[in-house]
Amino acid sequence: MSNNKEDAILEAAMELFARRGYDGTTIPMIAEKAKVGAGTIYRYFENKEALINSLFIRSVTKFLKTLKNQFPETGDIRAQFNHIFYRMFNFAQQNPFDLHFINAHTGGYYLDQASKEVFNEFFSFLTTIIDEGKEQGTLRSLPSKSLICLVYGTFINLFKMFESGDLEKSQELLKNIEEACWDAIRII
Amino acid sequence: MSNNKEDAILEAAMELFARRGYDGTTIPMIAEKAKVGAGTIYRYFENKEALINSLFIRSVTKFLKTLKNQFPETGDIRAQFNHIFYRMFNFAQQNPFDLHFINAHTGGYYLDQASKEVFNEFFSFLTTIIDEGKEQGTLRSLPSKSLICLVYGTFINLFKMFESGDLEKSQELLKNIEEACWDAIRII
Amino acid sequence: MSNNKEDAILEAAMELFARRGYDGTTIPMIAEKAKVGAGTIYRYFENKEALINSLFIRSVTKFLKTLKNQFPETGDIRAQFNHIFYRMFNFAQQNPFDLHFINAHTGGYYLDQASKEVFNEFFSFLTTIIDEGKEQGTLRSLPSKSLICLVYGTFINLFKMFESGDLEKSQELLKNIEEACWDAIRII
Amino acid sequence: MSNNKEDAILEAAMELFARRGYDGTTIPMIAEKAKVGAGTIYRYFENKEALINSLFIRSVTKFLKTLKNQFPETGDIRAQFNHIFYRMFNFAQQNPFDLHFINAHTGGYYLDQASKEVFNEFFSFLTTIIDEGKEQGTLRSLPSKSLICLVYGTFINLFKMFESGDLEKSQELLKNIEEACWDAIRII
DNA sequence: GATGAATGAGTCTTCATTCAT
DNA sequence: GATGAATGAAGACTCATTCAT
Repeated sequence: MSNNKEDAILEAAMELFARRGYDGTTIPMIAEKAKVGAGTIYRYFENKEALINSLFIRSVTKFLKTLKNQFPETGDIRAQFNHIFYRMFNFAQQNPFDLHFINAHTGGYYLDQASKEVFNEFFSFLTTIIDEGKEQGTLRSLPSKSLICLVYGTFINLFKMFESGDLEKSQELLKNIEEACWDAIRII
Repeated sequence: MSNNKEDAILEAAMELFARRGYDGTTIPMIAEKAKVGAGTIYRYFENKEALINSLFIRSVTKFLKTLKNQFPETGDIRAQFNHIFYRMFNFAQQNPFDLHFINAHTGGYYLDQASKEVFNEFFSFLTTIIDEGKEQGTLRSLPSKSLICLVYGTFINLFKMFESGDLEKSQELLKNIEEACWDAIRII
Repeated sequence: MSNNKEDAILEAAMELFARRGYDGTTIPMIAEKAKVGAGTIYRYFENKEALINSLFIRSVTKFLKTLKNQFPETGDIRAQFNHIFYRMFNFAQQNPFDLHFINAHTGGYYLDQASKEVFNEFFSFLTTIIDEGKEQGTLRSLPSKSLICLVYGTFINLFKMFESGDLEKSQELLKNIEEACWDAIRII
Repeated sequence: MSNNKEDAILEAAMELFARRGYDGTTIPMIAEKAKVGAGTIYRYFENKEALINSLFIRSVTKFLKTLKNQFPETGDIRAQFNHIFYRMFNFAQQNPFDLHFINAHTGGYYLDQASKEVFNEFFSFLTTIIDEGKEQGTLRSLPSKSLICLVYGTFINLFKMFESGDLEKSQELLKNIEEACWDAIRII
């Protein structure tokens, strides 16, 4: 179905961009890692910028899909928060490069409109949930974006620490952090 | 007094590195922004790497100094948290590039030992406070680093939103977020 | 067959290095003369130093090969000297840049171990012949290296004059110089 | 009498040019070695090229003066040759950098007309002596320049070997080489 | 006169991109 | 489609030269 070479390129590029950043990653590096000729990359992507944008959209989309999968539409905001929280960490665990990648490149000067829109879509999904929780009177009456920061900001920071080895991940810890985040956003 | 050209270089480099990253920022870019010949940069800094390390240390040191200034040594953890929280935002407001810069480059492969040590010093300062709060039985019994994430991660994310204009800063909002963060780390 | 671009680069570099020295020759100069992009040079040679070493080894090897070709192994030192002498001038005539090049760069700080070894090999060849001649009692009992100077030093100086046009080469002159050199090294 | 700074510059430049060549020697290098500001060099010499030409002329002139000093005008060509030969080696011994310098830069693309003329003057001095010797019937009837090569070429090559340590200088050796050179140019 | 800070042209080298095979 | 040789623009950095002090 999907193209072999293209996938090899995307996979190689993902890891390299995540690790070395946009300007620190060269086309020859990607070509070598993907075991393709440098010229081949240009068959699949117009240029380096198109490649990273393609990856960014792919990753954010995958992330969003993971969060949406089996999302409890019941209206129970506590259960929804729990779902989102664990899905985020599961995604991070199973797709460390994607998460790294999203995190490192969000806001990058090379991202095009499409990438920004996809990221906004991801953000909207979170906002919608939060908004509902506020209407229900469960969550604090603060701008939804600020409540997202309390969760997403914490998550990103925590993930970095897990990755760098500064902090050890455990089921117990996740459970406690989940509660702490919940306490940060709910009305106490 | 302080050197004119050197300051111009540092200021220009700070902004560019913050915005475009290490590899995305070129010496000619810095020179142009600083209104200085490209060669002049090398009179003040051995090379590009020395320049960014110099900036990193300067910024983290300034940040740490701000947090420590008038820090309430009373042992009242609630007051200490409050102090740190507002100092962080004041610093961010008054030195937006420094904060951006610290955040974007922490962990960068081009940072030398001295830079890493200064950052650790900054981190230790936070850890010490947290540790004390845990001993007092006020803060949750979680790894200090994870508690830092709850505050620092939130802060960074929030600051980004203020900067990008996605969220409007207000005294009221800060007060509420401060409480939310406090609820996230204290034992309820 | 042999590579077109690589040969063009080698040829251009040879002439420029011979004329302007290592530091006085720039990569763009070589590229322009070779009618090649500057970057192309780096496909064939790791860097400028590798390029000049490659040339040095090539030239010395070619020179040595010329001297050894049809060398009279008869033990007749007079014939051997005659052979060497004319071979040197023939080589110089047919490969003026190589000779210039060898002469200008022998002892250069940029020469690597391999280059030095090849030059020593060349020198050893001459020394061996001289040593034999001394054992036979034909040549003066002086250090072989000093006898080499009498011939090689003269040769280099003479060649320079031929090249600069200060002196006109003729078969008659060569014959006489050959005799003069022979008189300089043989026991009279 | 002569200027202090200027002398320091000349001395420093001499050694550096001799050792590292024209393009391998930088103005800052010279300034540092001479313990002067880089700008000061431009008070005494119009530019780098003027500096090396000034040095070249100085060295060749000194060399020529040494050869002419106490030159036996008797017409005894043997004595004259002996004089020249030993003066050359004495000069080399006492002014190793000058000799190195002359040798390394003769023919350099940066030499101006004046330098070339001074070198020619030096050469003419030798030619005149040789010419006389030929007229007397003592020296071989070969172009004077070729006879000079037999002596000067040998000398330069020998001096290089002495300097590099490949060959040990001794009074005995000099005496023998002098005779060998004489045998090379005289009619036997 | 002397200095050295400042400069920008020029160095080596890399790399995104093209294109003939 | 796939390749990788070729290119030249651009990057980090150096250095001859100038000029304000």
